[in-house]
Amino acid sequence: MPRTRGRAPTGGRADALSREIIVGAAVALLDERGERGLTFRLLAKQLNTGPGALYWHVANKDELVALAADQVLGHAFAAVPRLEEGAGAGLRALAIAVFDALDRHPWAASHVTAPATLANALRLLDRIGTLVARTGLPAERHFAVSTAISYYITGVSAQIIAPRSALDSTTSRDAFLTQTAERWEELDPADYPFLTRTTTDLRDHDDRDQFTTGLDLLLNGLNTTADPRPPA
Amino acid sequence: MPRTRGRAPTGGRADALSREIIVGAAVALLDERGERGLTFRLLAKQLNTGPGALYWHVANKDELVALAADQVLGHAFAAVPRLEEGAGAGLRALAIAVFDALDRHPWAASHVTAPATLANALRLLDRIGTLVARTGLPAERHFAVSTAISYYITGVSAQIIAPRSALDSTTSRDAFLTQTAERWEELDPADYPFLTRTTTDLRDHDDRDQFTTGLDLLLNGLNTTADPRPPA
DNA sequence: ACCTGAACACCGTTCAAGT
DNA sequence: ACCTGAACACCGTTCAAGT
Repeated sequence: MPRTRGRAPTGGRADALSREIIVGAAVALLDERGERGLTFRLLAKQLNTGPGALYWHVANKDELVALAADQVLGHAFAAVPRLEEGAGAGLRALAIAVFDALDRHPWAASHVTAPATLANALRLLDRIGTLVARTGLPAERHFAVSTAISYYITGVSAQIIAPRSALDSTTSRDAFLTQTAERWEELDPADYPFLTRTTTDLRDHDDRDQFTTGLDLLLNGLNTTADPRPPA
Repeated sequence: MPRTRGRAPTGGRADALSREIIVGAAVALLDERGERGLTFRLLAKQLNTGPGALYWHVANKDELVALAADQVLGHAFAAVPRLEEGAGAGLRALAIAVFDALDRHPWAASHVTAPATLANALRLLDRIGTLVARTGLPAERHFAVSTAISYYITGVSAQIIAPRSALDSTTSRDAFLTQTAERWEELDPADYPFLTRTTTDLRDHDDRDQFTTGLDLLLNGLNTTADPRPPA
């Protein structure tokens, strides 16, 4: 784990290289040009160095992208209050903060993975676990439930957000949905009874609402399990 | 959409090329050598042709991998009975069948995406929607709930399964979990109160149980919403 | 300890030319 | 209509050599 040394000389890139600097530049490049736009050559050029230099700080491209995604995940914590009234409300706020963070960096969504090994993924799971522990759930279920929630947050966010990073400005989201809706309309209602009558919902749906719908279902199920007799 | 013509000459690859043949060979190659082992050159060689030939049948590598993943998704339908007693049981069986199908082809998990455009993804969502429609849920919620379930199935499966395709036989799952557990143990309990006391759960957990835990939470929440007064 | 940049061993994709 | 295979324009990664 190398660290930045100090001082800033003059011209070009000032500081010495560091893992943080590299990851930061990678995030910027990914934001600008998408996953395929990130290249060791291009990244090196932007940092005024050669591609080989980067390999002293990161093992390979997979690690670099994973670190970049973890940095994006970290944005979520800034948006969420430290302590929340109830466990349910806290989990909901945390989940939505993660979704919003990934939504602003679509390339990152498919690269946050579990089980947690990177810094912010660790923080996230611990936060979830701590909130779950405040529920009435028996202790032996804490791990399974916490990871289930964590999987939902990152997995469903990836499903919802990742497709957006595929259609790079050539097609808009609206155009894509309209086109998909048309394909659904052309299906045989005998084979696809549900899809053929659901095309307007497809066209009009909001991604964030989709995320919270499933989230609330999940948290709802949590309450039921925690307290067998729901109030009134 | 070209189709296979007929007859089989002698020697080498017998039949004419077709999209189905190419996708089938791609699945085999992905199963054998993982995502990075799939190459147009290698695939072409196995089919006794040149790389350029493949481009007459598929647009590019992204499409090929998406088609391969969709074929794997199709395996799930073979494992699931046509009609299930209740909607809840049907959804559960369907979800687990998808998980198991993806579990046998880990590379595929991260490539099944929504909203559905490919054949088996369409079938899956329609099946889910049809089952959801049998619930007591108001019709205007069918789309949101169905896609939420669909997102859960594919998204959480991907989270759970995809990491496995990263550690290619060099490290076993057990070794990886043990190593991760050790990292958790070294964390400061003041910063990570949950993780530091949950390492044995991490080591002992079963992936499939993890999937069903969240699934049951979700379906549980569904029942609560569908019928405000749960029986007894 | 950290950086350089040429070189290696590949890729996906295109396209003129064939049948 | 479908296939061939050489060629183009890249990649990630390594590594001897520098400071």
